[in-house]
Amino acid sequence: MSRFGGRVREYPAVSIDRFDRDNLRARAYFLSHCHKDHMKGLRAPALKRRLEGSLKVKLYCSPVTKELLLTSWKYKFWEHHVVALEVETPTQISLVDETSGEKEDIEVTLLPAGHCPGSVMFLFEGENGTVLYTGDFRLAKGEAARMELLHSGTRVKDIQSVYLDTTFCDPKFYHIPSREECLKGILELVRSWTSLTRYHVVWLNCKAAYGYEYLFINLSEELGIKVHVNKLDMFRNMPEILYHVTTDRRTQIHACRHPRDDDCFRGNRLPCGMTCQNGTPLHIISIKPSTMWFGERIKKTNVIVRTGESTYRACFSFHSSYSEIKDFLSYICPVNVYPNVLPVGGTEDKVMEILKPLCRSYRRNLEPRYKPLGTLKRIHKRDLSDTDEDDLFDSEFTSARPKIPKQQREESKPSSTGKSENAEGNIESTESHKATTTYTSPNVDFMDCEESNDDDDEEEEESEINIVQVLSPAPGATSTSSFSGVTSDQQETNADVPRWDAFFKCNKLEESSENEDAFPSSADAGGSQSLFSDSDGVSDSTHISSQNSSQSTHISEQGSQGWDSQMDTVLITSQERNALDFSCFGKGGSRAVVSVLQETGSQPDSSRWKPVGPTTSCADDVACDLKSKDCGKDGEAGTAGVQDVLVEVSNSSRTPDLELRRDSQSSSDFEIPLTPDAEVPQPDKLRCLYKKLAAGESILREKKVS
DNA sequence: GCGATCAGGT
DNA sequence: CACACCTGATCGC
Repeated sequence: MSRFGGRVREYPAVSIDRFDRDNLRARAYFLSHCHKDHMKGLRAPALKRRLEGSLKVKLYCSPVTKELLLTSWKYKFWEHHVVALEVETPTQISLVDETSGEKEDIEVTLLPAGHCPGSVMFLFEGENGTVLYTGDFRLAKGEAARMELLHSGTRVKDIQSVYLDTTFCDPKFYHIPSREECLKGILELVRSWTSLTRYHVVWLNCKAAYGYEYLFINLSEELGIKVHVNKLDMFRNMPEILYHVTTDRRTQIHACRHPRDDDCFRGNRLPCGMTCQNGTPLHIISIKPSTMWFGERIKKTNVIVRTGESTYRACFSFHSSYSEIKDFLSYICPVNVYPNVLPVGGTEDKVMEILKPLCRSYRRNLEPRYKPLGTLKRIHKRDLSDTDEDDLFDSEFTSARPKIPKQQREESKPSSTGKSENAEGNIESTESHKATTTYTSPNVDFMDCEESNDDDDEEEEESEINIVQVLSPAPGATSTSSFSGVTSDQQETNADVPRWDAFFKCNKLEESSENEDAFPSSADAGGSQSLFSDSDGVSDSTHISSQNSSQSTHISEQGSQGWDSQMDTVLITSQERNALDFSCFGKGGSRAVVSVLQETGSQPDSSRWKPVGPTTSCADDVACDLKSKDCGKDGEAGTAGVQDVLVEVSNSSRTPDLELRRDSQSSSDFEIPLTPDAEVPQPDKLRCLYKKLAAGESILREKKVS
């Protein structure tokens, strides 16, 4: 829950997402999205009174947020004071003090936040510097790099302060399966159930809040089944959503609610009262969207978990994971950061310990900069993906300000495909904690870096490892051999004194994870054979996993018979889907929605579930290069379309496999001069340093490194 | 009577 | 585990 007070120190004349107390005197108001915890005081009599006596006070928000807000009669009195600003359109606003006449100009830009329909971040630019207020957000890794308006020319804007959604800013939320993965898992579950007979229906047990719409849209589009909801008048001007929801109860997908809907469900009744159709009783399963997360060492992600004979939980998150937050912030690299939310059980200090190292104010203070490697030069040019790498290595590593990816510039970014990047975690492995634990044995011992902020990196490695291990029991385990080899290397790295080239693999993984865009997946991959081999191994392993999952997923009407054995079921697998869905959110504006629809419409296949491929996004990433392989193996290659390619590119960073491959490749591509006066760090320390270097971060002397 | 706050539940 | 929300009890104006 947001505990942001409403004001940013740079521009105290505006209030954002808080409308009580001191905020009553603001010269302008901003609402990032329509969730109650960001609307405190918005309908209070005090504010209402102020509006009545003012012609100038306005509330700025996205067009979709305006629509949602004004649909509620409780907020109708705002009607003539709400100004909808188009997303990604810088707008000048004059902040006038009505009593003194004092005036201050500020430019604000709304950026898609991916949290719920209409959700945006606010970028303020004015005399006191550039400030980014994120509101609540869920952005995949690399997403920030694709936001043109966060850049000036080819570089990230100089941002003074970021007011950040830190809901999951705790290492225990290290990884949350990507939107695409989650969507696919749910899609397949719903598909498998609803296809049994027309009397098999699904109840999506969604909380009363905006944010599930993209799920409804995708299910409806993929399955041709509209979703039953209690109300849809708020979407009356959003045809893209409106088309996929209905108030007609005779549908197989329900997201309707009732004060005691759990009781309804237990009585084999939908919240809307439906219990049978044409005299035939309905067969109902419930799917409860819930946030599922995975620690650094646990990459297995079953996005669907069966919790009972006819109840499931599906992974779903409105907020960015720990690794996504770090990726976002490290890309922005502001001078200061202020958390808007205290993670449960966390403290401000704890959060700041995590975030500060990603800010300039902190980096500058840490003087010692370790430059053991000198300039790295990449021989190969990668066009597709971001050029971050180039930037990182060509420039001094000390400069932590990556440029905007070429991709963005070059590609007209037709539609959101680019956005689909989904790049979120792909690596997941599924696992049940048990499984993970059980199999983790050999490799894992990353004590060294874990402590550091970078742990994420390792994590990725681990994830792969985990996958392998987990999978190994499965039939296809052998296929992973090549893969496992890679793993072992990495581990060795950990254990022994790291060598740059060996390490770099790791880095890449990590980096990729953190900056998806940073690495051009496809271009690289294409070049080296090593990549392919690895990828193959990966894809194999993935494939296996997918098969397993699909099997487990399979639903039978008499599921009761062995559902317990399937408790850890999951569907997931890799998929290439894209990020169509994402776009939905992404652009808070209605336009965005439209674009989404268009995309989907044009590329229906995208949503299809593909059992093959490396784990999700990873697979995608690889896909560019490996695409042929994956496709070939799966035989579903055909489904991979332009989108996939795009996705892959964007995601490239994620796939461990790719990365690994790349790494191997890349290592040969770099020249590594020695630095004379550098101190000789301990192996573990060195490893951390490498990571940072690879991630384009400046080298700091931190305690964590120890 | 209303709103704010807290507890509890989903 | 969380989230965002609802309900109900309590308190204060």
